[in-house]
Amino acid sequence: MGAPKQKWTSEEEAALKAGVVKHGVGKWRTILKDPEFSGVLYLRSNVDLKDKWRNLSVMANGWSSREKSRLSIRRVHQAPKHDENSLATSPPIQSDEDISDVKPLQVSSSRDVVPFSGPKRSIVRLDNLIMEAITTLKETGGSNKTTIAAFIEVKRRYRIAPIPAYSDRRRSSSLLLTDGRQKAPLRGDKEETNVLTKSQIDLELAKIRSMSAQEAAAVAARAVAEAEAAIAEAEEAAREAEAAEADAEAAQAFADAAMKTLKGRNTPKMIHA
DNA sequence: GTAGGGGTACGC
DNA sequence: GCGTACCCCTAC
Repeated sequence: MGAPKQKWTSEEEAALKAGVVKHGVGKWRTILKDPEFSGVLYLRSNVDLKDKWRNLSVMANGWSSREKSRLSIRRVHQAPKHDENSLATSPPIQSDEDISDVKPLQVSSSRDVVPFSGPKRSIVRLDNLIMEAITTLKETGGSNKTTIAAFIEVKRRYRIAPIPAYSDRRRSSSLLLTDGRQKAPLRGDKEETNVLTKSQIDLELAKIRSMSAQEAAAVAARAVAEAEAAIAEAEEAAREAEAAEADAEAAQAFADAAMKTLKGRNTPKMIHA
């Protein structure tokens, strides 16, 4: 074709996922109209967003190549990666497209990947939160796994910073430019990558209240996963544990608050431990 | 406006 | 040559 095949950058990818998380899948035009995402995705059209999301979803479900001609040839080919950046959270999810068994979710696997057994400090509590979040997901009819995976990935990229409607365009792009694995040195400058403040948590919770039950559950599951990952990072980086630990605690605080809000709102029927 | 299908260029 | 990623076209 005439177009030189403009490859999707990790920044655009993150913006897309963040947009889906924010507005929901299928609302490509809304995502494109968002002042924050439009700064990154201004080159893309709604069709591009849809197409890219399709590719991501296909890969997340385990189908590596397109089954255009294939009928029912199931292969256990694990989707490797797309471009330079490959998140460490390899999606082990290989179930169907919708809700059927939300057990092998990403949150449980991310902990397994960690070489260490994990700190015994708060894992137990987080595990409980995970179970509740998953249960809520199942009770509410389930949410798109791709959305949840995106949520986890987005939050890992954005670190702990929430996704409000920035008035300044591309403010968070500087954070995204770094590799997904190697995060920016968060010990030197705590001015940008600060931990969650009280107001920030409140802002996130306010958004959760406006969400539906399944969306809120996805948020909670994501928050738990992030808290778990952050704690694991804190354990891994011992010398820089101070900053990472603060990050972990902030994530944990958010996860806890999210679950509390979710439970306080409208819980259809959750098996409260 | 969105979803699905198809074609093609690129990388291995 | 195969698999993947991106773009274009068409139908709903």
